[in-house]
Parts: sequence; C-alpha cells; structure tokens
Amino acid sequence: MARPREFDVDEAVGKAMLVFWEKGYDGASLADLLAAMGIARGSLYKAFLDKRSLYLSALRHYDGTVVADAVCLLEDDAGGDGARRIAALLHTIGEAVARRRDRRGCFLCNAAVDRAPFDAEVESLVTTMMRRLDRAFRAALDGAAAAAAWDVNRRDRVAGGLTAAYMGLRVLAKAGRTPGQLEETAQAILAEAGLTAGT
Amino acid sequence: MARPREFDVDEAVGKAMLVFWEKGYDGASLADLLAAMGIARGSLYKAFLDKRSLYLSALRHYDGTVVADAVCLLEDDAGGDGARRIAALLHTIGEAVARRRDRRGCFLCNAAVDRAPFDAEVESLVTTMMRRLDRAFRAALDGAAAAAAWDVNRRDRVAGGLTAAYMGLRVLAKAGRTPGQLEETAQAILAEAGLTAGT
DNA sequence: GGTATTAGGAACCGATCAGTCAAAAACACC
DNA sequence: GGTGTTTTTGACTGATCGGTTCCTAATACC
Repeated sequence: MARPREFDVDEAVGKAMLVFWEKGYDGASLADLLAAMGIARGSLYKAFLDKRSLYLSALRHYDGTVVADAVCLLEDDAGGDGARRIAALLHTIGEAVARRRDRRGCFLCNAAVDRAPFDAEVESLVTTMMRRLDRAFRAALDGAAAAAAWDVNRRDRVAGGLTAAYMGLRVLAKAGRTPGQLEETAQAILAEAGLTAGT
Repeated sequence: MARPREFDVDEAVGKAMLVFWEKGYDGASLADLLAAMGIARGSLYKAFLDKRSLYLSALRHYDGTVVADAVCLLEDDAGGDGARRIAALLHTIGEAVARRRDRRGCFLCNAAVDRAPFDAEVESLVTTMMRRLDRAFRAALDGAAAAAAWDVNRRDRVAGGLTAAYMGLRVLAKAGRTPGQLEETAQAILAEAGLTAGT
C-alpha cells in the first residue's frame, strides 16, 4: 500500500561504516556518506534519525561483522592452539597495513578515542564490544597449551592485558609504524605474555 | 620600530594545546581556541599560519612538556628501580581519570588516531615522540633489577611492547574503563613483562 | 613629534555543515 | 485505473566553519 524502499538498509549501513571508519565522525560529511551509500539526502533522514544515529548503526554493524570475525578467530578451536590464534589476530594488524596500505586502524578503537568521551551511547557500545574482545582473548587462553597451568585470575588478567596491547598496536599502526615493526612488537607482546610456545 | 605583541606566544600555544587535547582537531573551533587563548582572530593569524600550524605547535608543546615529564619520570634514577618507574607511569593513567575525571587521554595518542593518517607532518611528529617514549622505556628497563639479566634485544622488544601497552591503556581510559580496571590492567601488563618484582 | 612598522580587532567572506521540506514518483490495494 | 501511502529527490535553510581584510592602536627609531 506504499512505495517500497529502493535500497537495502543494512547494505547502506555497511557502506556508511566504511566512510566513518576511514574518516572519523567529524571527518565524514553527509555528502561523503550519501555518495558512498548511493542514496539521496532525504532518504537517509527517512531511514535514520540523524548523522549520529547512522554512526551508532555503523558501529553496531562493525560489531556484527569485523569484531564478530575477530572473536570467531580467537574462539574457534579449528585455528589451532590458543596462542596461535592470538598470534594470528595480532598478525592481521600489520598485515592490513602491508597488503592494502590500510591506515584506517580499528573502527572500535577510533570510536573509543574520538567519540566515546562525548557520547554516552557510543561509550556504552564501545565498552560492550571491548568486553567481548576481552572474553574472546580469555577463551583463546583457555585453549592455549602455554596457559594450561595458569589459574583463572591470571588468565583474566592476561586477557585484559592483551586487549590493551591490541588497541595499542592499532594506535601504532595509525601512527605510521611499518608492518615489520608492528609484527616485531606483536611478537614482543606474545613473548611477554609467555605465549611464544604456540607460535 | 613596531608595536610589540601583547601576549606570550608560548603561553598561548599552551592554552590552545589544552583545547586540541580535549576536543580533537576537528572538534576545536577557532572560536574555542581564541576564547581559551584570550586573543582575537587577527592576532592568531598574525602569529601562526593557520589552524593546522597552530595544532602542530600545540603538539610540539605537548612533546616539550607532558611527554618530556613522562620521559623524565622513566629515565630518572631518583624514581627508584626501573620497574617501579614504569609502574609509576602506568599508574598515572588511571590516576588522571580518578582524580579529575580526566577523559582527554593522551594528546599524542589522540593525534596518532585522528590526525596522523591525514597529515604527514603530524605523522612524522607523532612517530618521533613515540620513539622518544620507546627509548625512555628502554632506559627504565636498563635500570630495572628484574631485567638485569636480559640481553639488549629483549630489552628493546619489551620496551616496544610497553609503548604499545601504554597507548592501549590510554584508549581503554577513553573508552570508559574505571580507574580500578585500568590499574588492574596496568598490573597485568607489568606482570606479563616480568616486572612485578620492582613494584 | 613625525614616521615606519607591526599588533589588535571586528566586520566580512565564500564554503560547507547538518538538517528540512514539498513535490514528484512508485508501489499496494480496491 | 483510481486512490492512498510511503519513498525519493533536490532545492533550500540557518548556522558555523576557517580564513581574509582593513582600519585603528601602539610601539621604536629618528
């Protein structure tokens, strides 16, 4: 009984996510977003409340795709020993820079730095997503031979340290560290955590 | 032979730094900056080229004050054992959040995330400052009893890992982690690096 | 005190920003 | 095919953006 929407909302959110990811919240203008999404101004405001609302959708989309993949990589036994899985995730950071000159870093990390302090809803989302990462690291440790003898507390603490190190590596990547340097630092982090055996 | 400047340039840069630090590059409008610096629009453009140039000056000012203090804290033997000095620096992160609800994080880290990818000069500055931090961590390790037996390579690698962990902690702080959680993670990082003896 | 030179300040600039609106278009239902 | 409902579209809005201009004020030198 009405005209149907001509674009797929989820697909459009995915396109918008790429723009926010690359340019940040302020850096992404409506013109940029609309061009990437392939829709007109009015359509965006029909489907979403405003720019901020679209950003939140984009962040949730990142959670459901990229973060979900990372969590899957860490938790899936098929990836080998837990330490190997953690090494694989850290390796992807330098890999992204090396392969495609990808300097976007991690959208979650970017959001934490440039939006979370000013937007409670972004902060809440970011916190949730980081907790998910924490738990995934913990799961990987549970599947790591090198951590078999560790008690629960130590595993939790190391998982927290790995989340911090992961974010730190993302920052270094944006700061211009070369893939080689990033890989070296990733190895150092694994060694510090006592996880070199599984690599 | 001409009218003297009525404000102190360095002092004004310091005020501008605080604004950029808190709001980011895009978030800091000329109106914000001028209000904080207590000067008029024309005076700013007489003393600096443009907003970007002022930002670079602010970043260099951060290097000369805050980063210099951190480096001093890490390198100065008077701070006790090297591991203790590193613990002290990591402790300041949660402390800043606890004491003054300071959510600005680290200006260097913010610059790396939101400007470095788009501005080669910012990237270069950020890289230099992070190297300085690397070397300071290395110096602290040289003065740490727990690291006395480590060879040079291991010290360098651990120093790099600590820089990454430091940046990661700053990100977690902006993401809304409580001071207690930050302190816990800081302890975990020190433990992972094998530096708990000096704490 | 006259003059050259620079700082200060406010009005002003075009560009761009996020967001609105009304008319045209495309469908479902009858 | 007419009617009602929703989407699409692009022109439009007021605000704000960074940056410029031009006039006045204040100093140093002669």
